[in-house]
Amino acid sequence: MDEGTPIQLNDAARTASVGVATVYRHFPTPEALLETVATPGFETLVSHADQALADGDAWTALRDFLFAATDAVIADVSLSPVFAAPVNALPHTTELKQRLTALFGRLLDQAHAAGAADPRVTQADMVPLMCGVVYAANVHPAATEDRAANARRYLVVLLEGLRTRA
Amino acid sequence: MDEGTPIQLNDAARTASVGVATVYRHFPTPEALLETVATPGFETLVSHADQALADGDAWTALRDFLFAATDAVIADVSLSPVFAAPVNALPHTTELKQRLTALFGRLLDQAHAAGAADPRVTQADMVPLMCGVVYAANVHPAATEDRAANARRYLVVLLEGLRTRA
Amino acid sequence: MDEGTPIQLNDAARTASVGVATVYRHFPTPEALLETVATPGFETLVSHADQALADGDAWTALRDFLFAATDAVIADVSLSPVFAAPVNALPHTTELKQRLTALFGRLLDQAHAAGAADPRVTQADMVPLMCGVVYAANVHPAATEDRAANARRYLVVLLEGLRTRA
Amino acid sequence: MDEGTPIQLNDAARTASVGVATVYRHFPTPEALLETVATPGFETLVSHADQALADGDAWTALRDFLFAATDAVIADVSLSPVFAAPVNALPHTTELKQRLTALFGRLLDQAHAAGAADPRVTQADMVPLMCGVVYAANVHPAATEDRAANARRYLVVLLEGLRTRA
DNA sequence: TATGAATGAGAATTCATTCAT
DNA sequence: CATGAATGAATTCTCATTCAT
Repeated sequence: MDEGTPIQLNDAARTASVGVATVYRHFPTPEALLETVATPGFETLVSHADQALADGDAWTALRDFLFAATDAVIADVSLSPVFAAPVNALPHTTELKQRLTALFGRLLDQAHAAGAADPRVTQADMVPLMCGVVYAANVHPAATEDRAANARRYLVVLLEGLRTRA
Repeated sequence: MDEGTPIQLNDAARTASVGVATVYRHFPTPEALLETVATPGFETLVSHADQALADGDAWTALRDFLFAATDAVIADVSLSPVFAAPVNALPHTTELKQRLTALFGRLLDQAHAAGAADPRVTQADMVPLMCGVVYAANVHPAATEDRAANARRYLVVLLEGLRTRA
Repeated sequence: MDEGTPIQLNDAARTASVGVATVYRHFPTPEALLETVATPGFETLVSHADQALADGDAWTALRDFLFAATDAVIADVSLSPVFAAPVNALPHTTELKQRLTALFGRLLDQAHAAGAADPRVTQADMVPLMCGVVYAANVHPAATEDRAANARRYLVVLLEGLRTRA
Repeated sequence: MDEGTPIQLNDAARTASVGVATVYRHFPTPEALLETVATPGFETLVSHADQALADGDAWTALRDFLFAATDAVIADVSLSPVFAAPVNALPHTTELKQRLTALFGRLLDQAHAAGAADPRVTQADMVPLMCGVVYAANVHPAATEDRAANARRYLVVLLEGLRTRA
């Protein structure tokens, strides 16, 4: 999966009203800039996942986190490229990504354990599925609110398919 | 939604072992090339949809077409950019896209009429959802077969969520 | 003096609704085309000069020919580049050019002999002066008629300066 | 009137032993480069015209300025294209051109008032006439000195025709 | 002989990166 | 440590000319 439009350090400099070379000093590569930009959003996601784990109901925890995460990825355009980046391409965010994947996995495992989630879906599927939902919501260009609303609708369908029924 | 890596007419010429200007004569713009490349795949999709409509069971028709379409989009990398292109950016494929969307809509309507598909999902959602499934399958780089297999697994989940249960 | 915009054989072909290669067959170089296009106008000029020599009054003959020649050069855009071309660049028109220059010279000599023209102006000056008048008339873009009218006004001034007064 | 050989920014860079993009930074268009190159010559012309206006004799002032201006245009090849450019094609030199035309006009008006210049020739004719003289001197390729000498000879004739005789 | 598609050299232009200030 | 002008490689695109039909 390619990373989409590579970040132009020159443009970043202009946008930030800062010299080009200043940007180069801080972020030797576009990837470094991307990781820096994406890190706060990532940390927020991780802390959301942490909190979700505290939820008493496994299914609710998984569902609510997915809603929150999807919203976040729609809102912060720097997150998608990081998720889509080849492993090890972004060393500084690798650990965050792994932590997030692990938390996602625990949320899913809980749901599995509770008999609430389809056991054919594994931990490794969660991030791709979330990215797919966000991508689907972006296919037709629209205002951010509309994209968020579509993402939620699509997520509702996905969760319906993910949930194990009695 | 951006169109992904823009096609380089120069590279296309080198790849095709043909003069640069030959490519420019035939495809004045990268879009023209993309459309030409994507058209056969599109036509195949349209004919698949046509055939699917003949299926006696509405849900089976929708499901089988989705499997076929997803496989095709995974296999033919020129299709995704066309689906993701802004309306009217690719004039020559606009009509094909509309036909496909319409056929998708009829398959969905049949399923709605048969009480088999969630009425909250509309015709306009089908292409995005299919693209989302393909995107999800591409998030982690993998061999084409693996990607196709993942896409099918994700599609199974999606269809589960889409289907109305008694 | 450069020859101005070089003739584009490709454009010539399109304009003539003829294949590119056909033009290349007939006119291997842009210069060959230019010469072919310019020849009829040149021949007309030469015959005008011939007729002018028959005029009884030396000054009238020179003057009237200059008016006719200036009009012709304004009207036929192919003539200026030929006049401005380096000697020997256009072999096929060289002889015509020389004949015209010689006739110009005889008209001037007659006027000199009649004491009507400034003896400091020589045969070699006539073509450049005529070209200068045409150029001056073309400096400010205008409709062909206006350019012709300006050329005549400028020529009147030039003739006034050229004429020897008693 | 076309602007003659268009300046090639690429060549300019090579000639100046400077990076291509450096030229593009400073002169986004060939016109910008032309204007920059031509401006000093233009300013010199304007100041010559200013000084000429101080001359006590109207005819002498006009004549001497024409000599100076013609010499300058022969010597500085960047001036002709600017004079020949369509109005507004070269925004940065438009004002200089207008100032020069106006000064030319005042010199001519003074000569008209003194009964020294043909009233049929107007302010708008001066620049074209000067350009025509320079063009005539350039028709036959020659060393710069010869071209300057020819231009002066032609200018003498023109001035003779322009001057009103008692 | 006429055709026009193919050619590829070269011109125009952009952009990530470096470096002198 | 910040700056932005300079760089030149890479890319896009044009055009005169050739060549297979």
